[in-house]
Amino acid sequence: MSVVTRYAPSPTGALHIGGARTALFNWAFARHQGGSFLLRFEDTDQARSTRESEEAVLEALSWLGLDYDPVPGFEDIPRQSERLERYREAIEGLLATGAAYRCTCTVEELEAARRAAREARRQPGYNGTCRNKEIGPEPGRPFCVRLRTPEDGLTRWNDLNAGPSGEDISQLDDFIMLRSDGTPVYHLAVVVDDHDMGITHVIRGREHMTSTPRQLLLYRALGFEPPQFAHVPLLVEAGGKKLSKRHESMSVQSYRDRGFAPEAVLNFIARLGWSHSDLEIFTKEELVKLFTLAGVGRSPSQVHNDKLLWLNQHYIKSLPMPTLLSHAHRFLEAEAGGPLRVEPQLERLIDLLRERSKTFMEMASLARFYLVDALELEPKAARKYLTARMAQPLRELRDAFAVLPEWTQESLRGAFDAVIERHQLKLGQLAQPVRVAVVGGPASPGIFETLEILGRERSLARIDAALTRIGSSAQD
RNA sequence: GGUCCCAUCGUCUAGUGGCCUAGGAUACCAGGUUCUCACCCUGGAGACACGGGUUCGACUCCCGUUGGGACCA
Repeated sequence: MSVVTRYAPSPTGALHIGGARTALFNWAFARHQGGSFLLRFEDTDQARSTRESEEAVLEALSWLGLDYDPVPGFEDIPRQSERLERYREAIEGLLATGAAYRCTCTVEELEAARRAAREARRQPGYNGTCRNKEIGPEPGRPFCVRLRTPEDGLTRWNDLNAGPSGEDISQLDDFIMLRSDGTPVYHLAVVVDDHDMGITHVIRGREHMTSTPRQLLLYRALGFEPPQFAHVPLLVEAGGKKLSKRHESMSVQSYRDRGFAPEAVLNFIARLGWSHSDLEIFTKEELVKLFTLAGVGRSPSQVHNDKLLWLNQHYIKSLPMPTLLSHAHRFLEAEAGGPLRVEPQLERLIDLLRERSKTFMEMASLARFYLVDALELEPKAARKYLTARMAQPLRELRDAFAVLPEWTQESLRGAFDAVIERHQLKLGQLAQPVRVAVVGGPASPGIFETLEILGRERSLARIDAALTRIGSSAQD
Protein backbone atom coordinates (compact mmCIF):
# COMPACT_ATOMS: atom_id res chain seq x y z
CA MET A 1 0.00 0.00 0.00
CA SER A 2 1.24 3.43 -0.91
CA VAL A 3 2.22 5.88 1.78
CA VAL A 4 -0.01 8.89 2.39
CA THR A 5 1.04 11.65 4.80
CA ARG A 6 -0.44 15.00 5.58
CA TYR A 7 0.25 18.34 7.11
CA ALA A 8 -2.76 19.79 8.88
CA PRO A 9 -2.14 23.28 10.20
CA SER A 10 -4.62 25.58 11.89
CA PRO A 11 -4.70 28.66 9.70
CA THR A 12 -4.40 31.07 12.59
CA GLY A 13 -1.20 32.83 11.62
CA ALA A 14 1.99 32.58 9.64
CA LEU A 15 3.70 29.25 9.10
CA HIS A 16 6.40 29.11 11.71
CA ILE A 17 9.56 27.15 11.46
CA GLY A 18 8.33 24.32 13.67
CA GLY A 19 5.29 23.80 11.51
CA ALA A 20 7.43 24.02 8.42
CA ARG A 21 9.64 21.28 9.75
CA THR A 22 6.68 19.03 10.47
CA ALA A 23 5.47 19.65 6.94
CA LEU A 24 8.95 18.96 5.63
CA PHE A 25 9.23 15.64 7.43
CA ASN A 26 5.84 14.54 6.16
CA TRP A 27 6.71 15.66 2.68
CA ALA A 28 10.16 14.06 2.64
CA PHE A 29 8.86 10.81 4.07
CA ALA A 30 6.09 10.57 1.49
CA ARG A 31 8.32 11.50 -1.42
CA HIS A 32 11.00 9.08 -0.28
CA GLN A 33 8.45 6.30 -0.32
CA GLY A 34 6.94 7.40 -3.58
CA GLY A 35 3.70 8.17 -1.78
CA SER A 36 1.62 11.29 -1.56
CA PHE A 37 1.67 14.30 0.71
CA LEU A 38 -1.64 15.97 1.46
CA LEU A 39 -2.73 19.19 3.05
CA ARG A 40 -5.72 20.00 5.23
CA PHE A 41 -6.78 23.05 7.18
CA GLU A 42 -7.93 22.51 10.73
CA ASP A 43 -10.01 25.62 10.99
CA THR A 44 -12.52 24.56 13.59
CA ASP A 45 -11.45 27.53 15.64
CA GLN A 46 -13.50 29.90 13.52
CA ALA A 47 -12.68 32.87 15.65
CA ARG A 48 -8.98 32.74 14.90
CA SER A 49 -8.86 31.00 11.52
CA THR A 50 -8.58 33.19 8.47
CA ARG A 51 -8.26 32.83 4.74
CA GLU A 52 -5.25 35.13 4.88
CA SER A 53 -3.49 32.64 7.11
CA GLU A 54 -4.33 29.84 4.72
CA GLU A 55 -2.76 31.86 1.95
CA ALA A 56 0.29 32.56 4.06
CA VAL A 57 0.79 28.87 4.80
CA LEU A 58 0.39 27.94 1.15
CA GLU A 59 2.79 30.63 0.10
CA ALA A 60 5.39 29.56 2.64
CA LEU A 61 5.16 25.93 1.57
CA SER A 62 5.52 26.82 -2.05
CA TRP A 63 8.47 29.09 -1.29
CA LEU A 64 10.16 26.17 0.43
CA GLY A 65 9.34 23.97 -2.53
CA LEU A 66 7.14 21.52 -0.64
CA ASP A 67 4.59 20.46 -3.19
CA TYR A 68 1.40 18.72 -2.11
CA ASP A 69 -0.95 16.39 -3.90
CA PRO A 70 -4.67 16.72 -4.50
CA VAL A 71 -6.79 14.88 -1.97
CA PRO A 72 -8.78 12.07 -3.59
CA GLY A 73 -12.49 12.71 -3.24
CA PHE A 74 -12.05 16.38 -2.38
CA GLU A 75 -12.40 19.34 -4.70
CA ASP A 76 -10.01 21.49 -2.78
CA ILE A 77 -7.82 21.33 0.28
CA PRO A 78 -10.15 19.91 2.94
CA ARG A 79 -11.32 22.32 5.64
CA GLN A 80 -12.74 21.02 8.84
CA SER A 81 -15.23 23.85 8.94
CA GLU A 82 -16.79 22.41 5.78
CA ARG A 83 -17.09 18.89 7.13
CA LEU A 84 -19.25 19.35 10.21
CA GLU A 85 -22.00 17.18 8.72
CA ARG A 86 -19.56 14.35 8.23
CA TYR A 87 -18.44 14.55 11.85
CA ARG A 88 -22.03 14.55 13.13
CA GLU A 89 -22.75 11.56 10.98
CA ALA A 90 -19.78 9.73 12.50
CA ILE A 91 -21.04 10.59 15.96
CA GLU A 92 -24.53 9.33 15.10
CA GLY A 93 -22.92 6.07 14.10
CA LEU A 94 -21.15 5.87 17.42
CA LEU A 95 -24.39 6.52 19.26
CA ALA A 96 -26.13 3.84 17.24
CA THR A 97 -23.58 1.20 18.18
CA GLY A 98 -23.51 2.27 21.81
CA ALA A 99 -19.86 3.29 21.61
CA ALA A 100 -20.97 6.74 22.64
CA TYR A 101 -23.76 8.14 24.76
CA ARG A 102 -25.56 11.40 25.40
CA CYS A 103 -24.77 13.28 28.57
CA THR A 104 -26.92 16.02 30.07
CA CYS A 105 -24.72 16.98 32.97
CA THR A 106 -24.52 20.73 33.41
CA VAL A 107 -21.35 22.71 33.80
CA GLU A 108 -22.18 23.26 37.45
CA GLU A 109 -22.67 19.57 38.11
CA LEU A 110 -19.43 18.77 36.36
CA GLU A 111 -17.59 21.39 38.37
CA ALA A 112 -18.94 20.03 41.62
CA ALA A 113 -18.02 16.46 40.72
CA ARG A 114 -14.56 17.54 39.72
CA ARG A 115 -14.03 19.40 42.94
CA ALA A 116 -15.22 16.44 44.95
CA ALA A 117 -12.88 14.14 43.05
CA ARG A 118 -9.98 16.43 43.68
CA GLU A 119 -10.73 16.58 47.37
CA ALA A 120 -10.94 12.81 47.49
CA ARG A 121 -7.61 12.69 45.65
CA ARG A 122 -9.15 10.92 42.72
CA GLN A 123 -8.70 11.62 39.01
CA PRO A 124 -10.72 14.70 38.14
CA GLY A 125 -12.15 13.16 34.95
CA TYR A 126 -15.81 12.69 34.15
CA ASN A 127 -17.54 10.57 36.76
CA GLY A 128 -19.91 8.76 34.42
CA THR A 129 -23.22 10.06 35.75
CA CYS A 130 -24.97 9.66 32.39
CA ARG A 131 -23.03 6.64 31.22
CA ASN A 132 -25.84 4.15 31.68
CA LYS A 133 -28.81 6.46 31.52
CA GLU A 134 -29.56 5.60 27.92
CA ILE A 135 -30.53 9.16 27.15
CA GLY A 136 -32.45 9.35 23.91
CA PRO A 137 -32.09 11.74 20.98
CA GLU A 138 -34.46 14.36 22.50
CA PRO A 139 -33.39 14.78 26.09
CA GLY A 140 -35.22 18.09 26.40
CA ARG A 141 -32.15 19.85 27.73
CA PRO A 142 -28.67 20.63 26.41
CA PHE A 143 -26.50 17.57 25.98
CA CYS A 144 -23.11 16.55 24.75
CA VAL A 145 -21.94 13.22 23.40
CA ARG A 146 -19.25 11.26 25.16
CA LEU A 147 -17.22 8.25 24.15
CA ARG A 148 -17.82 5.16 26.25
CA THR A 149 -14.22 4.52 27.22
CA PRO A 150 -13.46 0.94 28.22
CA GLU A 151 -12.97 0.41 31.96
CA ASP A 152 -9.49 -0.92 31.72
CA GLY A 153 -6.88 -2.09 29.31
CA LEU A 154 -4.08 -0.44 27.50
CA THR A 155 -3.81 1.62 24.41
CA ARG A 156 -0.54 0.84 22.74
CA TRP A 157 1.17 1.70 19.57
CA ASN A 158 4.65 1.45 18.27
CA ASP A 159 5.62 5.01 17.60
CA LEU A 160 7.91 5.37 14.63
CA ASN A 161 9.92 7.97 16.46
CA ALA A 162 9.33 7.53 20.19
CA GLY A 163 9.28 3.76 20.16
CA PRO A 164 6.76 1.57 22.02
CA SER A 165 4.23 3.89 23.60
CA GLY A 166 0.97 3.61 25.41
CA GLU A 167 -1.07 4.55 28.34
CA ASP A 168 -3.27 2.88 30.87
CA ILE A 169 -6.87 3.51 29.88
CA SER A 170 -7.83 4.20 33.46
CA GLN A 171 -6.15 7.56 32.88
CA LEU A 172 -8.79 8.34 30.32
CA ASP A 173 -12.32 9.39 31.09
CA ASP A 174 -15.39 9.42 28.90
CA PHE A 175 -14.30 12.42 26.91
CA ILE A 176 -16.61 14.63 24.92
CA MET A 177 -16.87 14.25 21.17
CA LEU A 178 -19.77 16.55 20.45
CA ARG A 179 -20.11 19.69 22.50
CA SER A 180 -23.48 20.81 23.72
CA ASP A 181 -23.43 23.56 21.10
CA GLY A 182 -23.35 20.88 18.44
CA THR A 183 -19.73 21.28 17.39
CA PRO A 184 -17.47 18.25 17.24
CA VAL A 185 -14.31 18.16 19.21
CA TYR A 186 -10.86 18.29 17.66
CA HIS A 187 -9.92 14.64 18.25
CA LEU A 188 -13.00 13.38 16.52
CA ALA A 189 -12.43 15.60 13.51
CA VAL A 190 -8.81 14.58 13.18
CA VAL A 191 -9.57 10.90 13.30
CA VAL A 192 -12.41 11.12 10.81
CA ASP A 193 -10.36 13.31 8.48
CA ASP A 194 -7.27 11.16 8.57
CA HIS A 195 -9.38 8.14 7.85
CA ASP A 196 -11.34 9.77 5.04
CA MET A 197 -8.17 11.08 3.45
CA GLY A 198 -6.56 7.66 3.56
CA ILE A 199 -3.63 8.78 5.71
CA THR A 200 -1.24 5.93 6.40
CA HIS A 201 1.38 7.78 8.45
CA VAL A 202 0.74 10.60 10.87
CA ILE A 203 3.95 12.50 11.49
CA ARG A 204 3.34 15.28 13.97
CA GLY A 205 4.85 17.09 16.93
CA ARG A 206 5.41 15.50 20.32
CA GLU A 207 2.78 17.75 21.79
CA HIS A 208 0.19 15.42 20.30
CA MET A 209 1.69 12.34 21.86
CA THR A 210 -0.51 12.34 24.94
CA SER A 211 -3.69 12.64 22.94
CA THR A 212 -2.89 9.64 20.80
CA PRO A 213 -4.44 7.08 23.18
CA ARG A 214 -7.79 8.88 22.94
CA GLN A 215 -7.56 8.96 19.20
CA LEU A 216 -6.72 5.28 19.13
CA LEU A 217 -9.87 4.65 21.13
CA LEU A 218 -11.80 6.63 18.57
CA TYR A 219 -10.36 4.69 15.69
CA ARG A 220 -11.43 1.51 17.38
CA ALA A 221 -14.91 2.78 18.16
CA LEU A 222 -15.42 3.99 14.61
CA GLY A 223 -14.14 0.76 13.16
CA PHE A 224 -11.24 2.46 11.40
CA GLU A 225 -7.79 1.05 10.92
CA PRO A 226 -5.40 3.42 12.74
CA PRO A 227 -2.44 4.82 10.83
CA GLN A 228 1.16 4.61 11.93
CA PHE A 229 2.29 7.42 14.18
CA ALA A 230 5.57 9.25 14.50
CA HIS A 231 5.69 11.95 17.15
CA VAL A 232 8.76 13.96 16.37
CA PRO A 233 10.49 16.10 18.99
CA LEU A 234 9.55 19.74 19.21
CA LEU A 235 11.59 22.66 18.09
CA VAL A 236 12.25 25.02 20.95
CA GLU A 237 13.46 28.56 21.22
CA ALA A 238 17.00 29.48 22.09
CA GLY A 239 16.20 29.42 25.79
CA GLY A 240 14.60 25.99 25.53
CA LYS A 241 11.03 27.19 25.71
CA LYS A 242 8.34 26.08 23.35
CA LEU A 243 8.34 27.85 20.02
CA SER A 244 5.68 30.42 20.31
CA LYS A 245 3.39 30.77 17.36
CA ARG A 246 3.20 34.45 18.00
CA HIS A 247 6.88 34.90 17.50
CA GLU A 248 6.93 36.62 14.13
CA SER A 249 10.66 36.28 13.59
CA MET A 250 10.25 32.50 13.60
CA SER A 251 7.92 32.52 10.63
CA VAL A 252 9.01 31.25 7.25
CA GLN A 253 7.98 34.56 5.70
CA SER A 254 10.22 36.41 8.07
CA TYR A 255 13.20 34.31 7.05
CA ARG A 256 12.40 35.09 3.46
CA ASP A 257 12.04 38.79 4.19
CA ARG A 258 15.35 38.89 5.99
CA GLY A 259 17.11 37.61 2.91
CA PHE A 260 17.42 33.88 3.36
CA ALA A 261 17.32 31.49 0.43
CA PRO A 262 14.65 28.80 0.54
CA GLU A 263 17.33 26.22 -0.19
CA ALA A 264 19.13 27.25 2.98
CA VAL A 265 16.06 27.36 5.19
CA LEU A 266 14.98 23.95 3.97
CA ASN A 267 18.42 22.49 4.58
CA PHE A 268 18.52 24.10 8.00
CA ILE A 269 15.21 22.91 9.32
CA ALA A 270 15.72 19.42 7.95
CA ARG A 271 18.93 19.23 9.93
CA LEU A 272 17.09 20.30 13.07
CA GLY A 273 16.31 16.87 14.35
CA TRP A 274 17.14 14.83 11.30
CA SER A 275 20.59 13.70 10.36
CA HIS A 276 22.35 11.34 8.04
CA SER A 277 25.73 10.69 9.64
CA ASP A 278 27.86 13.80 9.16
CA LEU A 279 26.06 15.16 6.14
CA GLU A 280 25.46 18.88 6.54
CA ILE A 281 24.63 20.20 3.10
CA PHE A 282 22.12 18.59 0.83
CA THR A 283 19.63 19.48 -1.85
CA LYS A 284 15.93 18.80 -1.72
CA GLU A 285 16.45 15.83 -4.01
CA GLU A 286 19.17 14.36 -1.81
CA LEU A 287 16.96 14.83 1.22
CA VAL A 288 14.19 12.87 -0.45
CA LYS A 289 16.60 10.12 -1.32
CA LEU A 290 18.09 9.91 2.17
CA PHE A 291 15.19 10.74 4.47
CA THR A 292 14.02 8.10 6.92
CA LEU A 293 12.19 8.40 10.21
CA ALA A 294 14.99 6.43 11.81
CA GLY A 295 17.22 9.41 11.10
CA VAL A 296 15.07 11.69 13.24
CA GLY A 297 16.36 12.18 16.77
CA ARG A 298 14.40 11.92 19.99
CA SER A 299 15.24 15.08 21.83
CA PRO A 300 14.03 18.62 21.16
CA SER A 301 16.31 20.98 19.31
CA GLN A 302 16.84 24.66 19.86
CA VAL A 303 16.65 27.01 16.95
CA HIS A 304 19.89 28.96 16.73
CA ASN A 305 20.41 30.85 13.54
CA ASP A 306 24.22 30.69 13.43
CA LYS A 307 24.25 27.70 11.22
CA LEU A 308 21.47 29.05 9.06
CA LEU A 309 23.61 32.07 8.32
CA TRP A 310 26.48 29.85 7.30
CA LEU A 311 24.22 27.67 5.17
CA ASN A 312 22.68 30.71 3.57
CA GLN A 313 26.07 32.02 2.60
CA HIS A 314 26.97 28.62 1.25
CA TYR A 315 23.91 28.71 -0.99
CA ILE A 316 24.51 32.31 -1.97
CA LYS A 317 27.97 31.25 -3.04
CA SER A 318 26.89 28.22 -4.99
CA LEU A 319 23.41 28.83 -6.42
CA PRO A 320 23.25 29.28 -10.21
CA MET A 321 23.10 32.95 -11.16
CA PRO A 322 19.49 32.95 -12.41
CA THR A 323 18.27 31.40 -9.16
CA LEU A 324 20.39 33.75 -7.13
CA LEU A 325 19.02 36.74 -9.00
CA SER A 326 15.44 35.65 -8.58
CA HIS A 327 15.97 35.44 -4.83
CA ALA A 328 17.96 38.66 -4.56
CA HIS A 329 16.00 40.84 -6.92
CA ARG A 330 13.52 42.33 -4.47
CA PHE A 331 16.29 43.22 -2.05
CA LEU A 332 18.30 44.93 -4.76
CA GLU A 333 15.26 46.90 -5.82
CA ALA A 334 14.59 47.94 -2.27
CA GLU A 335 18.13 49.19 -1.97
CA ALA A 336 17.99 50.95 -5.34
CA GLY A 337 14.70 52.52 -4.39
CA GLY A 338 12.98 51.59 -7.61
CA PRO A 339 12.62 49.12 -10.46
CA LEU A 340 15.84 47.52 -11.49
CA ARG A 341 17.29 46.14 -14.67
CA VAL A 342 20.03 43.61 -14.15
CA GLU A 343 22.86 44.59 -16.46
CA PRO A 344 25.97 42.50 -17.04
CA GLN A 345 27.97 44.79 -14.78
CA LEU A 346 25.57 44.33 -11.91
CA GLU A 347 25.67 40.61 -12.44
CA ARG A 348 29.44 40.70 -12.19
CA LEU A 349 29.18 42.68 -8.98
CA ILE A 350 26.74 40.20 -7.53
CA ASP A 351 29.13 37.43 -8.37
CA LEU A 352 31.83 39.21 -6.39
CA LEU A 353 29.45 39.82 -3.51
CA ARG A 354 28.49 36.17 -3.14
CA GLU A 355 31.27 35.30 -0.79
CA ARG A 356 30.77 38.46 1.19
CA SER A 357 27.05 38.11 1.89
CA LYS A 358 25.37 36.05 4.51
CA THR A 359 21.93 37.22 3.41
CA PHE A 360 20.42 38.87 0.37
CA MET A 361 19.81 41.89 2.48
CA GLU A 362 23.47 42.16 3.20
CA MET A 363 24.24 41.58 -0.46
CA ALA A 364 21.96 44.41 -1.49
CA SER A 365 23.48 46.75 1.01
CA LEU A 366 26.97 45.89 -0.25
CA ALA A 367 25.77 46.59 -3.79
CA ARG A 368 24.37 49.94 -2.78
CA PHE A 369 27.32 51.92 -4.15
CA TYR A 370 26.47 50.61 -7.60
CA LEU A 371 22.71 50.91 -7.26
CA VAL A 372 22.42 54.51 -6.17
CA ASP A 373 23.67 57.77 -7.64
CA ALA A 374 23.97 59.88 -4.54
CA LEU A 375 26.47 58.13 -2.33
CA GLU A 376 26.91 59.13 1.27
CA LEU A 377 30.26 58.35 2.87
CA GLU A 378 30.69 56.74 6.24
CA PRO A 379 32.02 59.58 8.40
CA LYS A 380 34.45 57.41 10.29
CA ALA A 381 35.97 55.88 7.19
CA ALA A 382 36.14 59.25 5.45
CA ARG A 383 37.95 60.79 8.40
CA LYS A 384 40.42 57.97 8.54
CA TYR A 385 41.28 57.61 4.87
CA LEU A 386 40.35 60.82 3.08
CA THR A 387 43.19 62.81 4.60
CA ALA A 388 44.91 65.93 3.38
CA ARG A 389 48.14 64.14 2.65
CA MET A 390 46.31 61.75 0.33
CA ALA A 391 44.82 64.57 -1.71
CA GLN A 392 47.75 64.90 -4.08
CA PRO A 393 48.16 61.18 -4.85
CA LEU A 394 44.39 60.89 -5.28
CA ARG A 395 44.33 63.80 -7.68
CA GLU A 396 47.13 62.30 -9.74
CA LEU A 397 45.38 58.99 -9.83
CA ARG A 398 42.16 60.65 -10.90
CA ASP A 399 43.94 62.42 -13.75
CA ALA A 400 45.59 59.21 -14.83
CA PHE A 401 42.20 57.49 -14.78
CA ALA A 402 40.76 60.20 -16.97
CA VAL A 403 43.15 59.55 -19.79
CA LEU A 404 43.35 55.79 -19.58
CA PRO A 405 42.95 54.36 -23.09
CA GLU A 406 40.76 51.61 -21.75
CA TRP A 407 38.92 51.01 -18.46
CA THR A 408 40.12 47.57 -17.43
CA GLN A 409 41.55 46.05 -14.30
CA GLU A 410 44.98 45.87 -15.93
CA SER A 411 45.10 49.50 -16.98
CA LEU A 412 43.73 50.59 -13.60
CA ARG A 413 46.46 48.67 -11.91
CA GLY A 414 49.00 50.42 -14.11
CA ALA A 415 47.68 53.80 -13.05
CA PHE A 416 47.83 52.81 -9.40
CA ASP A 417 51.39 51.53 -9.74
CA ALA A 418 52.64 54.76 -11.23
CA VAL A 419 51.18 56.87 -8.42
CA ILE A 420 52.32 54.48 -5.74
CA GLU A 421 55.87 54.58 -6.98
CA ARG A 422 56.00 58.34 -7.31
CA HIS A 423 54.78 58.81 -3.71
CA GLN A 424 56.46 55.80 -2.11
CA LEU A 425 53.15 54.33 -1.00
CA LYS A 426 51.89 50.85 -0.43
CA LEU A 427 48.93 49.74 -2.51
CA GLY A 428 46.74 49.66 0.56
CA GLN A 429 47.51 53.25 1.44
CA LEU A 430 46.13 54.42 -1.86
CA ALA A 431 43.44 51.77 -2.33
CA GLN A 432 41.59 52.56 0.89
CA PRO A 433 40.98 56.25 0.14
CA VAL A 434 39.84 55.33 -3.35
CA ARG A 435 37.59 52.66 -1.92
CA VAL A 436 35.98 55.04 0.53
CA ALA A 437 35.49 57.54 -2.25
CA VAL A 438 33.78 55.14 -4.63
CA VAL A 439 31.87 52.76 -2.35
CA GLY A 440 31.45 54.97 0.70
CA GLY A 441 33.03 52.63 3.20
CA PRO A 442 36.18 50.71 4.05
CA ALA A 443 35.11 47.32 2.69
CA SER A 444 34.36 46.13 -0.82
CA PRO A 445 35.52 43.62 -3.38
CA GLY A 446 38.98 44.17 -4.87
CA ILE A 447 39.58 47.78 -5.75
CA PHE A 448 40.35 47.18 -9.43
CA GLU A 449 37.29 45.05 -9.95
CA THR A 450 35.18 47.53 -8.08
CA LEU A 451 36.33 50.46 -10.20
CA GLU A 452 35.98 48.52 -13.39
CA ILE A 453 32.42 47.60 -12.58
CA LEU A 454 31.45 51.08 -11.45
CA GLY A 455 32.71 52.52 -14.73
CA ARG A 456 34.92 55.45 -15.52
CA GLU A 457 32.37 58.21 -15.39
CA ARG A 458 30.96 57.38 -11.99
CA SER A 459 34.35 56.57 -10.54
CA LEU A 460 35.80 59.91 -11.59
CA ALA A 461 32.81 61.78 -10.26
CA ARG A 462 33.12 60.12 -6.90
CA ILE A 463 36.82 60.72 -6.61
CA ASP A 464 36.19 64.35 -7.50
CA ALA A 465 33.61 64.57 -4.77
CA ALA A 466 36.05 63.06 -2.31
CA LEU A 467 38.74 65.55 -3.32
CA THR A 468 36.34 68.41 -2.83
CA ARG A 469 35.55 67.06 0.58
CA ILE A 470 39.21 66.83 1.54
CA GLY A 471 39.74 70.37 0.30
CA SER A 472 36.89 71.82 2.29
CA SER A 473 37.74 70.01 5.50
CA ALA A 474 41.37 71.11 5.16
CA GLN A 475 40.24 74.73 5.31
CA ASP A 476 38.31 74.18 8.55
C1' G B 1 -2.04 18.48 40.77
C1' G B 2 -1.87 14.10 37.29
C1' U B 3 0.11 11.51 32.93
C1' C B 4 3.83 11.23 29.40
C1' C B 5 8.48 12.63 27.10
C1' C B 6 13.65 14.31 26.84
C1' A B 7 18.98 14.78 28.75
C1' U B 8 26.76 14.20 24.40
C1' C B 9 31.02 20.57 23.33
C1' G B 10 27.41 27.46 23.51
C1' U B 11 24.27 25.31 19.29
C1' C B 12 22.91 21.29 15.54
C1' U B 13 24.44 16.45 15.82
C1' A B 14 27.52 11.15 14.92
C1' G B 15 27.53 7.32 18.29
C1' U B 16 22.70 1.37 19.73
C1' G B 17 28.34 -2.51 25.78
C1' G B 18 34.57 -2.86 24.38
C1' C B 19 36.86 0.51 17.96
C1' C B 20 35.41 7.01 22.08
C1' U B 21 40.59 9.85 27.33
C1' A B 22 34.10 10.62 22.23
C1' G B 23 33.72 12.15 15.52
C1' G B 24 31.58 16.13 12.11
C1' A B 25 29.44 21.03 11.50
C1' U B 26 28.58 25.87 13.25
C1' A B 27 29.80 29.66 16.54
C1' C B 28 34.21 31.40 19.26
C1' C B 29 39.79 32.36 19.75
C1' A B 30 44.78 32.51 17.42
C1' G B 31 47.77 32.37 13.08
C1' G B 32 48.29 32.32 7.62
C1' U B 33 46.69 34.51 2.85
C1' U B 34 45.38 39.65 1.30
C1' C B 35 44.73 46.56 -1.27
C1' U B 36 39.98 46.51 2.71
C1' C B 37 35.96 43.25 4.10
C1' A B 38 34.79 38.54 3.24
C1' C B 39 36.02 33.81 1.25
C1' C B 40 39.80 30.19 1.90
C1' C B 41 43.77 27.40 4.79
C1' U B 42 46.08 25.83 9.55
C1' G B 43 45.80 25.40 14.71
C1' G B 44 43.22 26.02 19.68
C1' A B 45 39.66 25.72 23.38
C1' G B 46 35.02 23.16 24.25
C1' A B 47 30.51 17.76 26.03
C1' C B 48 28.68 12.11 27.64
C1' A B 49 23.66 16.25 34.06
C1' C B 50 24.32 13.55 39.00
C1' G B 51 24.01 9.07 42.10
C1' G B 52 23.28 4.07 42.40
C1' G B 53 23.08 -0.60 40.13
C1' U B 54 23.63 -4.72 36.01
C1' U B 55 28.33 -6.32 33.57
C1' C B 56 34.86 -8.80 32.92
C1' G B 57 33.67 -3.92 30.78
C1' A B 58 28.61 1.58 30.21
C1' C B 59 28.20 7.63 27.13
C1' U B 60 25.53 3.36 25.42
C1' C B 61 21.04 -1.19 29.62
C1' C B 62 18.02 -0.61 34.54
C1' C B 63 16.49 2.42 38.89
C1' G B 64 16.50 6.99 41.34
C1' U B 65 17.71 12.32 41.66
C1' U B 66 18.10 16.86 39.29
C1' G B 67 16.98 19.79 35.19
C1' G B 68 14.02 20.83 30.88
C1' G B 69 9.57 20.13 28.12
C1' A B 70 4.61 18.62 26.43
C1' C B 71 -0.30 17.40 27.38
C1' C B 72 -4.73 17.04 30.56
C1' A B 73 -7.13 19.72 33.88
